[in-house]
Amino acid sequence: MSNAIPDKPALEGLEPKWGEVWEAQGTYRFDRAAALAAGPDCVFAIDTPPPTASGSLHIGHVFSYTHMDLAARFQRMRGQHLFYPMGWDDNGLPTERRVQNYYGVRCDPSLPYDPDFTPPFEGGGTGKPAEQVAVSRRNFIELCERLTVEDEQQFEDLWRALGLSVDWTQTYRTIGDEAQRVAQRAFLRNLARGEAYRADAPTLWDVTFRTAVAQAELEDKEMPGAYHRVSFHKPDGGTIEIETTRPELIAACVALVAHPDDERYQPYFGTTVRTPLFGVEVPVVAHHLAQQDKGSGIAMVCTFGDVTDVVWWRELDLATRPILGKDGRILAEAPEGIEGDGLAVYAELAGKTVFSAKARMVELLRESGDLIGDPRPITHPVKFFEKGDKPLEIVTTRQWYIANGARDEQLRERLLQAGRDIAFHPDFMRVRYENWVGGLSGDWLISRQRFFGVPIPVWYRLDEHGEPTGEPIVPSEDALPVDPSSMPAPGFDEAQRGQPGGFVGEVDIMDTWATSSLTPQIAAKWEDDPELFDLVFPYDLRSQGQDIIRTWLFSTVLRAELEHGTIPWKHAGISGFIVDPDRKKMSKSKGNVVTPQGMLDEHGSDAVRYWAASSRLGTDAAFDPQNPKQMKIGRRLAIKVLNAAKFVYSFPVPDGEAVVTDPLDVDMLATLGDVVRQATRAFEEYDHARALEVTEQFFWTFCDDYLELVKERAYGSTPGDAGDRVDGQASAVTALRRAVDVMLRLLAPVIPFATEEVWSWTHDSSVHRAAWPTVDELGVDAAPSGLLPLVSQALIGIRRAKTDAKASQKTPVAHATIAAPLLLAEAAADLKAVGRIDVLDIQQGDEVAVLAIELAPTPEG
RNA sequence: GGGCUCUUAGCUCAGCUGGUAGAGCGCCUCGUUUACACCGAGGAUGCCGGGGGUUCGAGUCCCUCAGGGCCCA
Repeated sequence: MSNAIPDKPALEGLEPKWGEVWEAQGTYRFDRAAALAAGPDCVFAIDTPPPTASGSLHIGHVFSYTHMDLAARFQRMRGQHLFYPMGWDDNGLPTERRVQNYYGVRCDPSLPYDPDFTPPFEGGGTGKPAEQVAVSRRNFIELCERLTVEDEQQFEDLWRALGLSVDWTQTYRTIGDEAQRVAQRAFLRNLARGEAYRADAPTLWDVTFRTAVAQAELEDKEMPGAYHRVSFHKPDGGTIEIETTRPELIAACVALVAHPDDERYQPYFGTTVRTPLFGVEVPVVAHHLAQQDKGSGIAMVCTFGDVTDVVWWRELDLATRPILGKDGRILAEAPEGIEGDGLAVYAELAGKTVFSAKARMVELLRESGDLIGDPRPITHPVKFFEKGDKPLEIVTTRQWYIANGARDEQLRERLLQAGRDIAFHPDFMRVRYENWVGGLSGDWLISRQRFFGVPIPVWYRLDEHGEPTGEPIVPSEDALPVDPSSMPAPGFDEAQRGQPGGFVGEVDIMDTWATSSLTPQIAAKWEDDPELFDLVFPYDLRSQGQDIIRTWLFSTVLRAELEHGTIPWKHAGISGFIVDPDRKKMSKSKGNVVTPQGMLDEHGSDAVRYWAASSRLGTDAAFDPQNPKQMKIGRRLAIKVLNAAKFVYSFPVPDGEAVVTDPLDVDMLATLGDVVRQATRAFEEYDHARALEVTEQFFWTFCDDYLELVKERAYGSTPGDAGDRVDGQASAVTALRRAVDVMLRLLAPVIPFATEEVWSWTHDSSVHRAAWPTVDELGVDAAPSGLLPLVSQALIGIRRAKTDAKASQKTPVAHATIAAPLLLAEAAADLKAVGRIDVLDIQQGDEVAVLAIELAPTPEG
């Protein structure tokens, strides 16, 4: 049954009220049977960003997820079957770090499982490593599971409050068994096709988290440093002076390099010099990446100080002389080449951190006279793990990689073609994808030396000496998911773990992106439910923020291309980000963070959604928490919708067939027809902001002018001055109700709560499953005649005359003369009624102008 | 250093394929009109970042410079 129209409609309470109804009625549920019957073309599938469960949702999430929901709601109303799941990215380092701090624990895989373990804190941890209790891997993972489940519930609550129309029966977790199965299956297939491989290579390494990290996770930070001018010794006794910011790595030096065109150093190419203090003989070589104008123009190459060192080392085939360990300290053993007195110097450094090794080296170089002058302070970009707080080091380790086109021209071209096959909204965002693909410098490193993640599903055979040998052992796909560190390799017994002739399990896990790059496959239950998969894949829309084009968007395209040879989705909607009033990216450190929940509580969900909807895709939105203008406007719109609709529904409903006959009513509907056309096209083009703008603009004209003009007639209180006034009341009310019905649906994607409330006053079903409005249903087969704007202008003229006279708008007018196109006469009666004009003369004229107006004498009072 | 993007009213932003500058907020004035005071009516406000070019005509197209932002080096 329809809801009663309240006396005082209000926005308060609509979110929980309708949230419960939608849930109870399954309004947003994916109707699989109907979708199957209708076929894939009638399915609209959305690949949703799984937010990091351990992070916090911020205003930018609300912004982008609302954009996604606008498209979803539009498509649903157009009759598409929505496959709109939601996932949580709960695996990975961010969760581990949060768990460490929250519970005050740290993982030590060598410890046994303690079934009765109670963490020292519940949300009160200090985050200081010294106060953390070491726990077994299994205990640690249990805590991760516990906390993410709690976090995810809060996320879901927020999304429901925001009114996202996702199907909550279709949720997934990137640490869940289904996701693990998909991730491991995809990996095994990559491995079988040779796209996944294991290699020893210089690897970017975070010494805090003790894990390898990938190119996509890098972040440059400007850091203070200092150039140290240091002498290298030529065989003839002379010196070559280099400048370096990392003198502590001199022991790792394997060459000096200068630009091939640099005349200063050309004579030395092919010769050797000896390193200071250590006396190691290293070649002087030429390479175009050496910068002539930087420092002294000649640099030392170490294994490895930065990524350029890696390039030189590889391309110039230099020696390997590593001195840094995975803990970020100088290795105990001196590398090959350091002998005699050099060993004593090295012993002074061994075990030191990079920081203290540098200090000691400077002292030693100063004593030996190899340091020229004082170090010269500079700031320079240093590579960091985006979640780390110490500079990355480069160490050589054995890691797993997935091919990404960096070393394969053909694959790269296929990925670029995939980018061209996807419709980016806005289009220019494709460039960021292309830049990223073009700039890849190595294959995708997916192994992480961490705990809470999807295990890499392989084991290694041990030879009779207990050394790993041969190809990795892989499980069969139907055994997935597997955990090689707790399950025996196929064909082996657990007792053979670590024994000669037995096996060992891979202990590394996959980077979280190696799983979340498969969200389309996970949500569609790839291989586990082929019918569903074929129905929804490839998806229609990927919606996300611009900041994760290089990670999530790229990696998803890559996995789909490798596994399916197709694009994962047809459209990519890219949201901008939120900037504060100073046009700076919003950040927590500014202290002006507004929690999304607080925002929803304060302004209401419709208002917040309006704010998001009024920004186009790809455009950054300014947000000032002190002055949230757009939200106030959105709130006003939602309230106005409630009130205007209530008003319209208060007019007596005419008996008999509803026919719109009055020219003004016809013109209003014809104008609305244009609005429907424009809004529909805008939504089709993922331009929700434009759809909202044209709809909203019409709505205010409807309220301020049309509704004012016809309300007397709609009450049935205008006697009328012509024969056609007999149906005037019926015409007005019919047109009013028809217009409201259409406008509610146009606005439903943006303000789902207010529109649903109003819709319920006259309908039994949800507006969100109603058909998107069409021009045909307006029943007006005409282009706008221009009557409505004409009357609006005339009305403004009358109002202005009254304002100028400082009179109330209610003041009667004895006589008014208006120049206007004669079309205006068609609405003369309405104009007279709203202006309280006794006698109205309309004279032919091109422009609307009030020629004369005579207010009736105001009664004393 | 390379790429992308933005620069229009005090503020936030529209201006689609070139044809006389728009909205909302804010501001000023007025109005207790039975939909709405979380209201209504009216009004003022622009070298459309600078310079050059194409064109009968340029916020709109081209070049260039400056500044902001983002991404990549």
